[in-house]
Amino acid sequence: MPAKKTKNGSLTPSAMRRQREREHRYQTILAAAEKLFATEGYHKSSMEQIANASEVSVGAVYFYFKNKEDLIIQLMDEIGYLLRSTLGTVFLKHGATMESFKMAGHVFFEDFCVNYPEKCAIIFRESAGQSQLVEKHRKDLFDKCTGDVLQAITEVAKNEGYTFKDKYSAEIIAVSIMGIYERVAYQYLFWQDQSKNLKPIGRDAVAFILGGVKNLFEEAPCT
Amino acid sequence: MPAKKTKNGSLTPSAMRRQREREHRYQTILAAAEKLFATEGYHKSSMEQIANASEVSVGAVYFYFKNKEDLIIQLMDEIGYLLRSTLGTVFLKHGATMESFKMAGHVFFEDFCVNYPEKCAIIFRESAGQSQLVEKHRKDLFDKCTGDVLQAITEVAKNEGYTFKDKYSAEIIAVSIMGIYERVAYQYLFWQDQSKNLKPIGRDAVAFILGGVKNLFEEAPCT
Amino acid sequence: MPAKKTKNGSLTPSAMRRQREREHRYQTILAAAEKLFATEGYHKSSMEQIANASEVSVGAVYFYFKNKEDLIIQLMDEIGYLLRSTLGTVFLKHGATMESFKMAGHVFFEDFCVNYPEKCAIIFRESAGQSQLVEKHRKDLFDKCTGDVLQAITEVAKNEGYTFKDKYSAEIIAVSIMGIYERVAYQYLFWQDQSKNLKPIGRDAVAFILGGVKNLFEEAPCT
Amino acid sequence: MPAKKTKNGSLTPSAMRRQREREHRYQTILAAAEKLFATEGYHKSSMEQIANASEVSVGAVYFYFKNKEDLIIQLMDEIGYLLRSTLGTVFLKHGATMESFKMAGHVFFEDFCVNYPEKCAIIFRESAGQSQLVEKHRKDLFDKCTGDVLQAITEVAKNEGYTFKDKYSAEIIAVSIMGIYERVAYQYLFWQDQSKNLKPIGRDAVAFILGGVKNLFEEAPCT
DNA sequence: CATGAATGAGGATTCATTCAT
DNA sequence: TATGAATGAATCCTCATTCAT
Repeated sequence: MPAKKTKNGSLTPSAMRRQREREHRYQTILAAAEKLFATEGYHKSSMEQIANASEVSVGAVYFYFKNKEDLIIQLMDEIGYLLRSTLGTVFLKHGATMESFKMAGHVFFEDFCVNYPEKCAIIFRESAGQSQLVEKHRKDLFDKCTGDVLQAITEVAKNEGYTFKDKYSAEIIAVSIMGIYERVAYQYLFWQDQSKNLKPIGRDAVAFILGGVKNLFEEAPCT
Repeated sequence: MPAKKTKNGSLTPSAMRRQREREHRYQTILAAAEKLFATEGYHKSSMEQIANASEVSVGAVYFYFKNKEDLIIQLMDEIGYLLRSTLGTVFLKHGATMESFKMAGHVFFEDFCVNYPEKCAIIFRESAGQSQLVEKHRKDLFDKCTGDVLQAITEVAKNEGYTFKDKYSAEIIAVSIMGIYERVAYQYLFWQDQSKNLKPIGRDAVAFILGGVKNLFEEAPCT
Repeated sequence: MPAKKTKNGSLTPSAMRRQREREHRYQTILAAAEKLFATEGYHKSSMEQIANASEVSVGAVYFYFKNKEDLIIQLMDEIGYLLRSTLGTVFLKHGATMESFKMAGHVFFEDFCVNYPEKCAIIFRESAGQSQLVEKHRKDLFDKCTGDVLQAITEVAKNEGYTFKDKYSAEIIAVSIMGIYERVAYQYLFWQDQSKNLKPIGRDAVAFILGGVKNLFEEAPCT
Repeated sequence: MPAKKTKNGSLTPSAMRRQREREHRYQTILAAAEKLFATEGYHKSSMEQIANASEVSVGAVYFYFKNKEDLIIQLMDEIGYLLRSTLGTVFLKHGATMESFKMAGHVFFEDFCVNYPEKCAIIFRESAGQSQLVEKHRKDLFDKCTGDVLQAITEVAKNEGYTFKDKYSAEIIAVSIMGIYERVAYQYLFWQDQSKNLKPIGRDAVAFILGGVKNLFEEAPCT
């Protein structure tokens, strides 16, 4: 959809407005879908409900998104991006240190989970067990996050002079951390509502993680 | 279903055979459903497919199970039972020690995951994000497992003279362990097929767990 | 099913007992069906429910009745017979007089409706709009009742020296009376529960009927 | 369903056309359902048959009607409205007199029954003994008709200086008239096909009614 | 005769997707 | 671009009926 342009290549003012409106609608629909998927469930939410909730027609939803699957995929991609930026920022600020791992954990539990429980529901619950394509994007999301952690932990190890127990260790650390993030969020966000106590809970989870990490370094004192 | 009985109260031979056949059919259907759900996905598997795979009529499936939901719930309950027995046996043999935690991890990764990848798919993937009732049973399953770990770790702490960092610690340990189990299984069973390498992978995961656990004990040397 | 007989042609004692039991079961099932049809509705009542309510197996129901349709047909036939005997008895006692018409009305509203509301539900509600065969039996039932009334009114006319307005009159009287019976019962038995007040209600209905009848006699004083 | 409007608040021409088409489809489906229900029976008519008969898809039927039950309910409501207008018009023209009662009867038997035998089948046969909701609408329909008659007879009584035998009389008159209407229609429309002779039949039925009514007036000469 | 498990056709309903306007 | 009516395949579930034991 090439936007109309003026002779010198810049966009017409009205084209710009339309561009903006378009982007706005896209986000509105996505937000409505996120809320519905998280509260009602992916399968229980019909395209019509999503359209109604976004205050557009069913056709409009199909204009912006290829199909229902595309909706959840876009959602996952955006959430994945947000999650990675959020955590990445921590490392940008504090460098590749064990301290950053602590901070990242706190940010995840105390900020991300608390502010975006619905986004957590999408990536940890609603996107599971759907079509192959969705599962592929889910894998991508987790792989990227795992990759980030992997990269960070590798750097930390290098910086702080550690080596890993074996070739799997770094990856297992990354996967385990993701597992803890996921299940603690699931447990205390969806099953109990302990969003109030996520601070001490997160603190303990982080402590668990740090212990686990250290134990996979070669010279780890605990065995 | 009161089975016909002989005068002395025992079952008629023919009644016993029917009882057996009945149980057999029940299990056959359940097995077919497990396989289909795990490979095709819960929603993609129709009741007709399940009936065909079990070589019975649709009506027969409904004779043994209230509805499709009931099928996955029974499946979850049986799998939950199997998982808990499997892990429980370890503790029965080795007592409430840190060693048992190691063993349990190995049994889970090297035995349970390898022998029952489809059961893992049911509890970790297909049962997520379904109806409220299914979610309730899923919570029950995880709660029970978490409870088992919680009880074990509490005992270990008592036996070995540890105290926990704070009131959440023991529960966080349990939840984190479940998270690691789940995600490591998911990663290396469904996303990569590393069932061959589950031994070293499991070993590292267990090491991570042990480090995490120790770190939530009061006098933990790692902080 | 010819029952076993002794040499002299009479029934074996055990054959007699079985005969009795058979009849008893038949009636038990019929009674259960009547109750279920009347309270739950013909379509909502499954053969299994009927079997359970009669405390026999589904197969047994099919032994005594050809199919579900047969159940309601037998029911209608029995109810039809009971209704006609009940009303016929009145005419046997009091002869073919206008007085008998009064009495019959009172018996219908005050006795039949009150004692057998479920039988009324079968013939006036549940049997309507079913299969052609059921409808045929329904027509038979009403035709017979109408025929009884027709015969009675014809006799009354002869006895009391009346002639009818035209060739339809006698039949219209009969049909109208059935219509009043039916709708008054329906209204005050199923829609309101005025079984307590069926006496004054029936009295008025009977008065209406008497007025109607007289008005279709040639020399009727009212026009 | 808010239709698009022009600035001055009136409907866009194309919106009006769509509105018309919509209404047309609705009526087409309803008409097809009426015919099918009346000829094949409510239960024997599947939604697919109704869709085919209306030359729309199954989905379209569900777009216009909530479910099958809704179809018969809408039908009953429309028929009820038609019946009441038809009879009401008589009273508007001729006032609350006994003459109007005569006329109404003739209109019902000679016009309504003859022109709309299928509508009669719906309200007198197919709607009986269905779900509770349908029964509720059926009661409503009859209650309204009874109410109309009740109101009319009360006015007639007042106008012509009659009083009723007792407190039930007026209502019993109304109910009885409905009963006669119903059963005479049922008998001569569905069971015999005497639509040709409905004139003399109706005449006698009306005579019966008039006699009945008079007999429930206090000073009625017949007792 | 009685049982009750098994059958499977039948039917209501849903909903993602399309497309004429 | 936006609309929303229309499509129809897909699927769950029911239940009258049968029949081997």
